[in-house]
Amino acid sequence: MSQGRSDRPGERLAPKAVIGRVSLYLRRLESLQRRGEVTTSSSQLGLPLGIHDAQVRKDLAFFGQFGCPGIGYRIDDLISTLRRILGIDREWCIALVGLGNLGQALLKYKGFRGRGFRILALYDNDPDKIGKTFDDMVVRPIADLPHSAPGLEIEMAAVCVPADSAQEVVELVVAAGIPGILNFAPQTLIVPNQLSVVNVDLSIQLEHLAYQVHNQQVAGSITPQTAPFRSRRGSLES
Amino acid sequence: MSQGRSDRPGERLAPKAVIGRVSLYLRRLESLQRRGEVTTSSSQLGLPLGIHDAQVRKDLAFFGQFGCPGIGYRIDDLISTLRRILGIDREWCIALVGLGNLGQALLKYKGFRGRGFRILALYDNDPDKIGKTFDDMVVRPIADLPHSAPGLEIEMAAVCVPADSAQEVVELVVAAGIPGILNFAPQTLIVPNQLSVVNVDLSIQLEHLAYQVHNQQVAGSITPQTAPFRSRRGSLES
DNA sequence: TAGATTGTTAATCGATTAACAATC
DNA sequence: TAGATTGTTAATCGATTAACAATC
Repeated sequence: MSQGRSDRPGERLAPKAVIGRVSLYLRRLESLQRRGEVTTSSSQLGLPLGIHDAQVRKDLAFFGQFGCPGIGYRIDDLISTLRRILGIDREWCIALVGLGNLGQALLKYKGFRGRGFRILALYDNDPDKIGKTFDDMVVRPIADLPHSAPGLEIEMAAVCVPADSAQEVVELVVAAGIPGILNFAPQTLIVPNQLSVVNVDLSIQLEHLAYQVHNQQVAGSITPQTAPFRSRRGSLES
Repeated sequence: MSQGRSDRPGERLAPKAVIGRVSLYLRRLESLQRRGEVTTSSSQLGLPLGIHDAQVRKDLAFFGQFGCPGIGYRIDDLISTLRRILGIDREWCIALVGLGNLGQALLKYKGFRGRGFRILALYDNDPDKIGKTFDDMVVRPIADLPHSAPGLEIEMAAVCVPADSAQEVVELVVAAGIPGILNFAPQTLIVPNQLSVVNVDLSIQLEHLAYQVHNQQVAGSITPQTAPFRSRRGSLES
């Protein structure tokens, strides 16, 4: 199994929207696999996600041909192919920078580990936290990033510091040679182009929801038009 | 100041991408305001965000005319206009459903309150948590949502339960008459069309970052081509 | 006035959906 | 074979960028 840079060398990065959907396909495939299914089709894959079957095929076509006309897709094969495409067919070591409420929550959050993302180092600038142990890891000063991260083979930094120190953290992440940032700070980061950034901006998401509720319409969700909404009464009610 | 449903009655909802950028413009305007600026231009607004000036003007044009040719935009006026458009010119009451690690972190997170989002009720199904007090609020059973949420004028539910119970929570949120969900569960929700959903999916974001780093290219960030990257040494280093 | 900057139209670009021959 | 479903091309749709007359 190739561990090379890309599945299609020389070709350009897939659009953001395609990658987001590929993650959803993967999740759905895993759910079908748990149910014991062996093959699936583009419509079986997409419909419960609110995605047209043609869209599913187009998205997969970006990376190659994985299906069989008349049959569909072998679930096992497609799962391992998509994992390899996304780059999650291995472990990723993460440094957590900023141990405020959000940082501490991410540390406790179990969901990451199950998908191969492991937090291996902690950084903060609060003198009350430096040297203390969280989850069996000693908190280091943020300025120590360039010194300690390379030895731990850290490849991603989850930045959970306040907005006004986020840009300063970027400089240290760069100096540490870390190629990816998951930015939780509500701040647009300026980064050199060897660095990848994904922003997780809770305020923006909340404001988006406020806009939708304020204007009382649907967007970004599956509605009964696409997939029938059935009230399953009694399932949680006492 | 009108509190009506929409700024442009009868017209359709703005595209998701436009609303996301409007939130960014608002944040930038607030930063310019703190610096004491009085007016700004589409390029001053957009460039540090990596957004073309024409894009800024096009986005604003979706809602009306707010600028002055040759002059630009009055910062104070544009801030209050954008707040009204987004629907964040008032307080929003939120119910937090699910008090696991993520739920407890959101509860402690101070960032929301400053922007008018207040958590006013807590729900969980863990018998060890029901009846206990977090942050001066008593934890109620999730099935109690339809009974207690209406009296508290809850308009948003932040859903932080495990994926396999998320859909069940939706039914209770609907029964409670709550019009908006901020979904943190890694699960595509099926909702009736009077309900708005915004998904915050950390796994998908992490997988996206893995893909980018794995394929070592830039996307979704400002690079030195658009805005020069200057190393500001010494600012955090000891 | 000259320079700056808007709002808007037209041109470009990219993404989604429809359609269908090929194939199992 | 007949039915199902792919991969792909063409058609549609929407979003971004460029250009520029209008205006302060």
